[in-house]
Amino acid sequence: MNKKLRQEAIVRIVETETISSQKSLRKALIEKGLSVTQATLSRDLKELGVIKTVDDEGGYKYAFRENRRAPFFRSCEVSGNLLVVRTDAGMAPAVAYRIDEMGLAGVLGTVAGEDTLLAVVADGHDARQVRRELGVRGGGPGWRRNR
Amino acid sequence: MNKKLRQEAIVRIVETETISSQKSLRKALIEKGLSVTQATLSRDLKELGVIKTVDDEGGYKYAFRENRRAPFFRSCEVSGNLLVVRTDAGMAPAVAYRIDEMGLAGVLGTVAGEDTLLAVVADGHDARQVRRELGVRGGGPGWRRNR
DNA sequence: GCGAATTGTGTATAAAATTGCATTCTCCCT
DNA sequence: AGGGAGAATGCAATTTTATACACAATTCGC
Repeated sequence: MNKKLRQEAIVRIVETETISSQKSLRKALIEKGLSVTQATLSRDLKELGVIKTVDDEGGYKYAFRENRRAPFFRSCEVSGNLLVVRTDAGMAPAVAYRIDEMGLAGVLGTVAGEDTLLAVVADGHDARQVRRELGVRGGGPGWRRNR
Repeated sequence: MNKKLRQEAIVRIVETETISSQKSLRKALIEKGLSVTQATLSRDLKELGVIKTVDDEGGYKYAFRENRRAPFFRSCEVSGNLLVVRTDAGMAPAVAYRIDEMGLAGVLGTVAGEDTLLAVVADGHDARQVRRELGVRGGGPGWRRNR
């Protein structure tokens, strides 16, 4: 699906252009050949953490909410009974610590390298379920903490 | 004219309550005896730099655009030529990494423990100045970036 | 104090954003 | 392959936010 592609395009547009409505963002995307409805944009922007801010000239403009994404987290994939979590360089231990701290059922332990960590899921538990409990939404800059 | 009064009330409400629409903000104000229309709120919020953000639980919430606390960061104090930075458990190395990455003039290096890190400031530099450059504002639950 | 300019506000309405629902698409699992 | 769960999306309706316009209030020069 083009969600990933589309959201990447949104990121680029929001970072480089001054966009102040979902309608005009939609237009920009369509020019790039990405057809999408405004409703989907509303959802995308929420998911990406793009907010409408007020700029210096007193106009509205979309921008990324700063520091919103759990820092350092990049992606999380499942392989067998393992979760493979990628992070920003050097951040794997910190993220591993956080995961340990969450005390998720079924996580036997974590091993962190430099920018990757493995979380080992116990037999009888579902790694994908654990992944969901981590709040990971399809690789994207998602990672919401479970309250 | 009570614009000032009203905006102060708005600040207080936005800081302390979870408000996600101008309508409900209006209600809160009316309860405080401040009668105002939604249109005026739209203008006030723009003027105050209050924006609608997405919170951890995936809902919308008003917030000030400048106050973004860097996650994991707790406090930062100066002692002599040292900055003593406290972080959430396990996060000190990650925060240290970030500080290194910023390449602040005068920071010789950092040493991180578990939830505390030290940043060593070179002779001839002012640790308090460095602290300011980190964007820390008065010890409080601060650490905002200035822009 | 007096008029002019500026600022503040309400009303009505336009514009923009969000959401419920139905449908389609994607993976996994068996 | 077939089935099913969850994700993604469009459409339509609703809710929320912004603004054009008109008028009242305030400020500022004299």
